[in-house]
Formats: sequence, structure tokens, C-alpha cells
Amino acid sequence: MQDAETIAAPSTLKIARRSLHAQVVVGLRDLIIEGTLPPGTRINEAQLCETLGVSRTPLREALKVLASEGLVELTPHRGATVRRPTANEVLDTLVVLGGLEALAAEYACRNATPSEIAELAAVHQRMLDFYRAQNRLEYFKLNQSIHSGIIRLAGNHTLIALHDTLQARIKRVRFMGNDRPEQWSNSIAEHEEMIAALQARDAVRLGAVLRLHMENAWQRVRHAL
Amino acid sequence: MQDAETIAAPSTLKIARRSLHAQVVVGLRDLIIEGTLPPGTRINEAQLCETLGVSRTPLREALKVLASEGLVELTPHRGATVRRPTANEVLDTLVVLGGLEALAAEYACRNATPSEIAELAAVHQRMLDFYRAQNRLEYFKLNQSIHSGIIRLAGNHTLIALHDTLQARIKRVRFMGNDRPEQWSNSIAEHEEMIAALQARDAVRLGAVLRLHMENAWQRVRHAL
DNA sequence: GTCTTGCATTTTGAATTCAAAATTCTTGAT
DNA sequence: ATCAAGAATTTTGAATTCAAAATGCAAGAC
Repeated sequence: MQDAETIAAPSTLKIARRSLHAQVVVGLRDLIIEGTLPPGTRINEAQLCETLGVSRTPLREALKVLASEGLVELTPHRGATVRRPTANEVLDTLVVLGGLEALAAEYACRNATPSEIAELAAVHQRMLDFYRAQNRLEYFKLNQSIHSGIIRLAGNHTLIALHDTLQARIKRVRFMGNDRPEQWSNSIAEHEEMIAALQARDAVRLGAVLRLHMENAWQRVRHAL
Repeated sequence: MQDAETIAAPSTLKIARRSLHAQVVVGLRDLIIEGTLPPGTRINEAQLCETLGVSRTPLREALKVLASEGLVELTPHRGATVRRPTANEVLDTLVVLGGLEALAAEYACRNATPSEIAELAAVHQRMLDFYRAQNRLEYFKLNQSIHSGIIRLAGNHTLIALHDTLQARIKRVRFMGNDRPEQWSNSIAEHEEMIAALQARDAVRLGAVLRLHMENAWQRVRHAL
């Protein structure tokens, strides 16, 4: 859906085409996911309108959408706050993410082209570079993009959208929890296994690794909740 | 989330507590899912405001939310229409639903109490009654509620919410496609197997049946697209 | 008769306005 | 000095208003 818009062109023209509320959804979502607006932040409409340069109408529309995505909490007559997922929600979300990725594994192993697989392997190598360089942010980004990549290889748009939404909800928690470099090495080993399984087109093995990876992800982040 | 609100009381009082836009989301969602507003219907804001008795502001907020749920399509400067899922989207959605239910199977077999399982078996029996009575609507409702029930037994709220959203998107298509009674009998056999697997707490078997059931569901509905 | 062009009407998008609820601040009593 | 009650202010919820875009219609050209 958004591919054509986001990939193409200097974006300024494209952005002008979008409705204001859609722009606000995108912008505000980023502010939340990236942590500029950390969990628990109270959202003052007038104030945020000022900084975003829009009136309250499109902002409020955007808040409702983000609430339905689980990024914002709306309390009647009391306004919006940036949602802080409970430990249980994080666990539940990780379980579902694992399930979705295991599902994707089957289709990815069946449908992916050799070049697509090679591409993902290349991303994995770049991730290793950042790991060795102790660049936590870039390491994390590529880590996520490998998971998104496996999902994408399945070629199921519903799956892609769902995965994106869930990943967004707990992206920050995962990043914050992933603070001890010794944790990374376990994660790296699992990623090695993933790529190997994908190259062997072994869906069962890939699925198992992905589910295991999510269980371990829980162990890695739970201390931060 | 909505349990406390929807289950309790004559609702009038509770509804008054909700914000207008939330009411409209619920009401409009039902109109779409139940088919009162069939796919492709152009939504005239002023007109719908009239029938719902609200101003355009809450209605437009609701439309944005329903768009993010995939039930409504928003075209800039051209308004909203009730979304008609493409054949591919229906297939993709069924695949994901199957994956989610198979995931739920594991947890349901592990965590469900005997009485919960018995309850689901009872629903299955009631479904059979409606099958024998050729009551398509009630048969269909109980059929769906068995799937929702398995999801619920997993005790994962994220999973429940996701499943609900996806089920809502294609509920109408599935109902329309399920028009030949001879199709029902296959579906019934699969449901028998599900209940048996659940009673045996055989997660592997239950997962397999659920995935198979979704593949067959696709065969049953594809002709209607 | 059909197609095009321009105007009128309708419809959507977004800002503003108004009302109600919540919060904050002040004042006064103990 | 602390707390409670109530007024003032802020903030949210929803209707209304205004502007811009799209649609429909009519007149005229071919």
C-alpha cells in the first residue's frame, strides 16, 4: 500500500497529496515508536497542535487511529497518553509475533527467490558488522528488518501489515531491554541459524528457530519491565 | 477490554459513558459486518450523520478508525466506501487466521480447564442442532464462536484482538460463500475433529485440523469472489 | 447527436467555535 | 499550617463554519 508512496521521489510532493490526518498519523507514530514521546507521556492536544502545525481536528482523528493500533491510550474527558505496554502484553505480543513469523517461514521457504534469500543473508552480514562495531542502534534496526524480511518473503500482505503493527507496539521495549551486549551474542547465534534454515529452505527448522528466538527475546526484555 | 462494558447491564447507561465516536465505531462496524452496508457502498457523511444522529466530527473520526481496521476505504477528497476485500486478501486473511488458530491451539490444549473444554463441546452440539434444522444464520454464528472460543482459551489478549479484527474483515464473505448446505457437512466433520483433538489435548492434531479447515474454507468461499 | 467547456452544486477536509468536564488555584475555616 | 469548598482556568468532546476539491449539469461547438 505505502510502497509506492514511501519509496518514490523526494516525497514532498507525495506528502502534499496525503490528507493532513494521515500525515499526523505517520509523524506521531514515529514520535512514539522512536521514543521521542516515551510511554506514559500525557498528550496535550493544543500543545502538540502547535508543534505539528495543524489544528485539533486532524490531530484528534490521528489519536483515535493510533489508539486502535495500541500505541495511545484514550481516557474519556481526560485525554490521551502514550501507551506503556504491560509485561503481559509484551509477552502476548511476542508470542503472536513468533507465531506469525513461523507461519511466514513456511511460505518464505516455498516462495522466496534465491536472490531474495541472498539479499536477506547480506543484511545479516551487515548486521554482524554493526554488532562487531558495538553500534547498538544500527544493529537493532537491521535485526528487526531481518524479521520483517522473512515476513515479506511470504508474500502475504495481511501478514505484513499485522506484523508491522505488532512490531511497532513493542519496538521500544525491545530496544531498551536489549542493553547488555552479552545478550546480543545469543541473539546472533539464533539469527545465524535462521539464515541457514532459510537457505536450506527448511521451513520446520526455520519456524522452530523463530519461535525459540521469540521466547528468548522475552527472557532478554523481561528484566526491563 | 470491552467485556465488562458489553456483557453488563441494559447498556444504555454504559453507552452514555462512552464517547460518541466510540459508539459510532461500534455501530458502524456492525452495520458493515452484518451487511446492512454491503461492500462497495459509498458513504455519504451528511446522510449517515442524519441516520446516526451525530455530527460529522465523530463520524469522521470513526471512519478513520474503521479504515485502519480494513473495513472502510478512504480516498482523499472522494470520501469513504465500504471495503470489498479482493480474492487475494480473503485468501491471505484465511491463511493468517489459520496460523493464529494453530498457535492458539498449543496454548489452549495446555491451559484450558476441563469445564472450558466441555463448554466448547456444548457449543459444538448446539451448532449441530442448527445444522440439522438447516438454520444457516445460527449455524454460522456458532461456527464462528467455536473458532473464537479456541482463541480465547489460549488466554492471549493480543491474539484475541487480532483474531477478532481479521474475522470481522471477512465475516460477510464467508457467510455469503457458505451457501450450499452440502459444503456444511465437510465443515462439520472438521469441527468434530477439532473438538476431539481439544478434548484429547492434542495440540499438534488440533493445529493441523485448524490449518486444514482454513484451506477448505478458502475452497468453499472462492467461488463467491 | 455527441463531446467539450465552464458554471453551479454538492461533498469533503480542516479550522473554529461552543459546551461540558476536569483540573488548578484561591479563599476561608478549623 | 492544613485541609476543604468553590470559583477560575484549562482541556477535552462535539457541532458548526469556512475553504477547497470533486461532481453534476447546462450550454455551446463540432
